[in-house]
Amino acid sequence: MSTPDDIAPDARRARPSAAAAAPCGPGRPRAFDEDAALAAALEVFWTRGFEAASLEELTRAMGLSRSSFYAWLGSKRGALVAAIESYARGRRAALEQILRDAPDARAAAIALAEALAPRAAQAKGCFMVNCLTELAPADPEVAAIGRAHMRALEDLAERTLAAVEPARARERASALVALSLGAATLGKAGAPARTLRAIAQEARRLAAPPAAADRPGAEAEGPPSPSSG
Amino acid sequence: MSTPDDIAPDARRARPSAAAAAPCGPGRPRAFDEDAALAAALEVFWTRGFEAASLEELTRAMGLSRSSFYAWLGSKRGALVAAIESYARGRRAALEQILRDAPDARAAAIALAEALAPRAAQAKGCFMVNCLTELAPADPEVAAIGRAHMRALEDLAERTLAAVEPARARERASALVALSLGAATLGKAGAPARTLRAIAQEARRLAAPPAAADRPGAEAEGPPSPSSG
DNA sequence: CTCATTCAGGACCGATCAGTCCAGAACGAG
DNA sequence: CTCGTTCTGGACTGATCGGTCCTGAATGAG
Repeated sequence: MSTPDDIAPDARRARPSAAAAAPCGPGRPRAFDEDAALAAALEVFWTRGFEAASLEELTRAMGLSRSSFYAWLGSKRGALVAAIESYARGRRAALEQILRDAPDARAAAIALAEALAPRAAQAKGCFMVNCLTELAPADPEVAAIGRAHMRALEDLAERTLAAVEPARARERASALVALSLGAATLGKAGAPARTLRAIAQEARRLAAPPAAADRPGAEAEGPPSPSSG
Repeated sequence: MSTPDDIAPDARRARPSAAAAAPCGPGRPRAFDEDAALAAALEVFWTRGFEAASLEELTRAMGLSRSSFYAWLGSKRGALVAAIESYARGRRAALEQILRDAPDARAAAIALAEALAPRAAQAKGCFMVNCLTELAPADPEVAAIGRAHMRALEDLAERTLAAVEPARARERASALVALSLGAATLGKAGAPARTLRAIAQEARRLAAPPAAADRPGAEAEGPPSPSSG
């Protein structure tokens, strides 16, 4: 929003995966699968980082020539933004699917915690974390996309967690997201499995606090303050 | 360890801050303050990242010529490693000081949580998170340093937390560290203050669980109108 | 058919980068 | 004093990078 027009050299088809991209009049049609190419770009950016990913690597992985690459995405950074958005969409869809599949609210909360916390602890880390760490301070648009994604995750988590235990649902949701981001960083550093397991356990506990018998006095009593709006 | 000799062209004074570095016989002595130069390098790496930090920037900030830089540190990567180690040392020393200054165990736990969680939420992020995200997958030595640092933090936190509430002390310590790393990433993305406050609150709760009498239920965190307070 | 579009592949450009090297000056130990 | 060391500053190298441009072939719409 703050810098709407300093880029976008060719905005006519800036939304690659919105539809099958049929602006077309005559002419040879697109010969490559845009979603697959984007997924390949995502993979390269994910494993190598933005700066370290060269055009050579990108175009080779995506299976298209430099010409097609620039005609489609405009710049390396344009490719990254498209990859980020594709990633964020897919990730949120997967989480929502997990929640839909859960038999009840408590199972949903636990499934969410398990989908967030340990999944991020792979060697590649969390793609969004990588992008934010590398680029957010210098690229407001990337920062804004990341912020919106995190916000959406928090909202999703808040709704899910509140259905089980309303107390401090927003705070617990924020903490759950932060926990998963931290686990991603630790996983990237090669932290021992024990640490990652411990984090996953606390995440589960945060998402669905054990019944009052197990945890005396934490949230069962006291004035029920529905402060969260 | 895996690549012991492909760098380190001049290992004689590879430990800059170990002592005042007096290997010397005759000759002109070091004219710059090594710790100050290292701190300047740290600042550059922190704000710009490793790849984006150029030799020009580094040597200018450190106040020494290219020749001195290479004679001292061997390479850009050598400077980063030295900066990381300096950072890790300083950070742990600061945390231990905070713990020493706390009047009792509970205050220590709370101080630890507050020193970890929100401190990391600056625009620069946490230096260790930045380094791990950018370099750990491709640089085993950096990954190892980061792993050792995280391990030390977890140990410190475990001891501190166990003194207040022994239950699941290790797990809570790991989660506290992960929470602070996640907060750093969120802070770098420009997450709203409310989110960061929520994370800090949950970190405090994790570090020193509210006693049933001490903290009845969900305590209201933020005053609704901060301007009046 | 023609025409508009996309394809591949590669040459090319200007910039930037880490790292090397040199020349000459400053400085302290012996 | 001399000698060994470190200092500055800049020139230089070899490579890589993102991005542009061109040629020539492929392909579908009208």
